[in-house]
Amino acid sequence: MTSPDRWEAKQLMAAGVLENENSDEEFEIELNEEEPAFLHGQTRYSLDTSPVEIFRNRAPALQSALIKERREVREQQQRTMHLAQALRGIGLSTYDMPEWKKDAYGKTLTFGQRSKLSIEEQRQSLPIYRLKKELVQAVHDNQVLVVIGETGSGKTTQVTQYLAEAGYTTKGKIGCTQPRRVAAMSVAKRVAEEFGCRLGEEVGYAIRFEDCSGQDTVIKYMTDGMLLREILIDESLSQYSVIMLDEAHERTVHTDVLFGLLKQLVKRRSDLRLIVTSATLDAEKFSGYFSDCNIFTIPGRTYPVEILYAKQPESDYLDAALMTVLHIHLKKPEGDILLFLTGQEEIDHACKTLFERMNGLGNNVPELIILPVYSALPSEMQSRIFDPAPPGKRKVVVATNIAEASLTIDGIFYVIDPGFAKQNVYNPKQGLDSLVITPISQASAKQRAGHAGRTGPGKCYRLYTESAYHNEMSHTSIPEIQRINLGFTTLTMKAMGINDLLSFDFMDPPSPQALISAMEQLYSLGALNDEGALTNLGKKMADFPLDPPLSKMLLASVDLRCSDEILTIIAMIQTGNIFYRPHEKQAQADQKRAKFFQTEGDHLTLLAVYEAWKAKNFSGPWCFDNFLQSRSLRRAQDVRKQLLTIMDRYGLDVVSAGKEFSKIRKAIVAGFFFHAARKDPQEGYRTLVKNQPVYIHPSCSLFQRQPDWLIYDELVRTTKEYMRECTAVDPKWLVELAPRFFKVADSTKMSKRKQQE
DNA sequence: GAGCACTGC
Repeated sequence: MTSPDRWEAKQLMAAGVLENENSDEEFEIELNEEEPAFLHGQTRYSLDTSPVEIFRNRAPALQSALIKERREVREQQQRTMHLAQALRGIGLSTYDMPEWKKDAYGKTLTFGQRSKLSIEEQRQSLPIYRLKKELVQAVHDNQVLVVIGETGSGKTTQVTQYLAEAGYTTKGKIGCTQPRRVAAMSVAKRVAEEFGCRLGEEVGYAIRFEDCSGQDTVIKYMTDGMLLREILIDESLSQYSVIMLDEAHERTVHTDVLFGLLKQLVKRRSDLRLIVTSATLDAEKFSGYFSDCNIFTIPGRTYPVEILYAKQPESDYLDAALMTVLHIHLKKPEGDILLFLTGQEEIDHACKTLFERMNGLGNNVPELIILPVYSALPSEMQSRIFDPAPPGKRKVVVATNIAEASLTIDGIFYVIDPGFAKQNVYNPKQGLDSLVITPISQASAKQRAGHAGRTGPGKCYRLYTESAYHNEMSHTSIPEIQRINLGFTTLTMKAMGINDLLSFDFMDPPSPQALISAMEQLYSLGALNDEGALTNLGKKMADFPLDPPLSKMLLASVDLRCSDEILTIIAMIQTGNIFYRPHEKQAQADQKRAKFFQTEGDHLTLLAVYEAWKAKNFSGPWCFDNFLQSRSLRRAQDVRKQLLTIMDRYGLDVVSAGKEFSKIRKAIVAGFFFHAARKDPQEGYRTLVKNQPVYIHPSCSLFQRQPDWLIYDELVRTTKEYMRECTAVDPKWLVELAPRFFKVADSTKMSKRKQQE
């Protein structure tokens, strides 16, 4: 017979709570130093040329100037904030918007005139139309063709249709990739209209969560990542007669991997045609990579843009940018303005200052419509970027580089480019993400300037010197494949049967160190065997669109019988930004967030949030009241659904752990054991793998509790090295669930840690 | 006691 007390204690034991509180001081763990056979002789951790270092070496003067400027911006911001708070009194109600924002988004702008030309007339007016015959001939004569299609040439919508007319669809589909979902969708919509069919019939698209194509589809637009998934299923892409890699100059990881795969594929399939579109700057390089293939140039429809440089370096680029806006607005002929800044904080501050300065000028000056644009804004607001200003008025769009890659924005005559941009760089040696402000590349600067020449001749104000442009800015941006964690890419490529990644023919190969650390991770997760080939587990993992630690966690949860909860946790982790924390109501937001906190940590906290949302029938207003981003939660719902479908397809059980939270925490350990950290007796934590000093992020639910052992999701460098998304664990689980990685320290020898003490 | 961009499967 079990007494109620003992039963409860047993439950708590099972949940790991008791064990954890009594965490054994003597418990020692060490790394299993045995390395897999396939890595013997490889240089481990010998290189350290992360992009951050490259950038630092390149422009030390620029870097220090930047830090100074950032500080000044921040100080200035704090000053204006105090003033604003004093003026505002008690504060805004929940539904209020600041004045300057209301000014931009509260009103309706009139829409620009739609074209009066018929669809056919519009098609014929495109620059590419005159070259139709030559283009079709070039594709006929060249198996691989690099196409330089300048802005406004019509390449994205027309090339596919010309090839369809020329009969390529009788042999298979014409596939065209885009780096962005929205682009794939909107281009397909336009082409269906021109083609005279309903979307999803002859012309369709496929993006994650949405397949709008069918049996009849012959022209298919899709995201580049989607085509990669298709290759995983059918490595010879037998359904396609033509593949067009559009916007290839953006160099997403997906496009870069497709480059290598398709370069091999065209050798095996002589009937397949490959078109790679490129910006003028990269054309030679692209052609060289594809065995010196021919280059076909489609002229754009652009007007000259006059470039004006700063005479001396600006000490405060933000203020210089605002002065330029006002100067243009008051002194220059009509035409809208586009200003590039690095982030939300900066943009909000700039818009507010502009609004205040315009107000200060009184009613005698013409009206200026100020539109902030960044990704955190709802998409309806973002799309306002395309609305032309009403006649006689001028608008200024203040945006991040979100606008750089966007399609045509009509009416822009002036571009202000201080230029810098934020980029995420990953350091594989430390497994660390950092967000660095870097100068943009010359290629980006050109693209930015290009916006000024779409409707008529324009001007681009570069707030850096001409010599800085030539000497301090790199030619092109560092391709994504050299900046990110390659876990997912490596797993996908292994699943495609590419065993030797180190000698794979990448256009710009990632560092061997980045590839090796990705493969080591896969090995320790059990996804690769001693020879470096994919195991059965690894094959299953590759079926999920998840980073390897997450797919491992999901598969482990099936055995641990807690997959229902883990599905939700993964979906929530993937979406990020669940908690909404506006600048002016931080305390209130923190209070609401703390209500969801679970003692075990953030993963279970996220689960609790989702469960609570579900209990409220996925209500939107409820999110608003609880300072949760309903957009992120809805996305988590989508991700969860997709993962569930895949689980279903493979007959994997979806089981709930009920109250046995330790099962859930064990599954987390099974995926993230190399992200284990132990409390440092002095301060903060140390990672088990590198003994690196790290700290719990203040937004974590464990920030107050500081358990002895924990697992984190990601390491982010801001002011310190912070662990985000933490969960307390029992150290014994590490050895139990990651035997390839950890072992209990040999008690006859003194551990390294003890020796240090 | 932080915050800081953008995609994609």
